[in-house]
Amino acid sequence: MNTIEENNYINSLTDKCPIRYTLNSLGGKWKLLIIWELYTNEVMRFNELKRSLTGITNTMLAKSLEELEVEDFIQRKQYNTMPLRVEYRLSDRTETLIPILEALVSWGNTQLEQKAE
Amino acid sequence: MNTIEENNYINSLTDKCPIRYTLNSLGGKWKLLIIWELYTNEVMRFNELKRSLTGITNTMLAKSLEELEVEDFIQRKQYNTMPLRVEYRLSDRTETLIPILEALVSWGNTQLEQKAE
DNA sequence: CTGTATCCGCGACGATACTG
DNA sequence: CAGTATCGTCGCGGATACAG
Repeated sequence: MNTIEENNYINSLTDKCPIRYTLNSLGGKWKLLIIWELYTNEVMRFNELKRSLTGITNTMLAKSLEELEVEDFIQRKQYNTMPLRVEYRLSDRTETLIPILEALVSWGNTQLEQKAE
Repeated sequence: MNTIEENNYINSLTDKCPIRYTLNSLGGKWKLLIIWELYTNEVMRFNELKRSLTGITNTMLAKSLEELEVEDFIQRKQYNTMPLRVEYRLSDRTETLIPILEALVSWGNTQLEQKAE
């Protein structure tokens, strides 16, 4: 381990392995939750998201939104009214992800029910 | 934020929200990869997994396997031969997860292809 | 061969104050 | 309202040596 060549190889796996790729772009504590919120609510503003995502901070919400926008999972629309108004919604690209997320939510709910027994 | 009541509430979301629950039990860098390896190879030994999961360390593999076993995602079978032999395989519980993982892998591959163009 | 024990860096994540 | 700026912390993940 630890030579430059080996590290490069490990990093390059993100561009080869679909699971590593997905974990890399959608992993972390908040991104899937944000996408799910935007899926169920269609269009949301910054503070609206913040209220929905219990426990998230300004910093993490802004950072997550920015990364999701750069990777084209969501779209940001800014209206220069006063006060400022910014709307977030899912990009087209994300639609292909929704069935998987729905399956995941369904699976998670089943697990939670069985745990409750 | 930061009162005990609020923190308890946030933690309790893991027992309510299917996404938080899933992230909590299967999040992190290695668990999905381990499950995928065991799915494609059926039965694997410790060092076999280590060789397959490029970049993983003893510590992380052991820790991930232990947590996955505690939550009954995988099963561990030990043969007290000399040298020691331990086999890992998926638990029945994990079968319901496989279609989702397959969808995820397929989705990730599509994204990687489009990126390559 | 299959792990533990130990130690540790670093980056994810968070709290708070402040700005256009 | 929609964020930045700043600073702090905490634990995930890693490196290495060693054990049964």
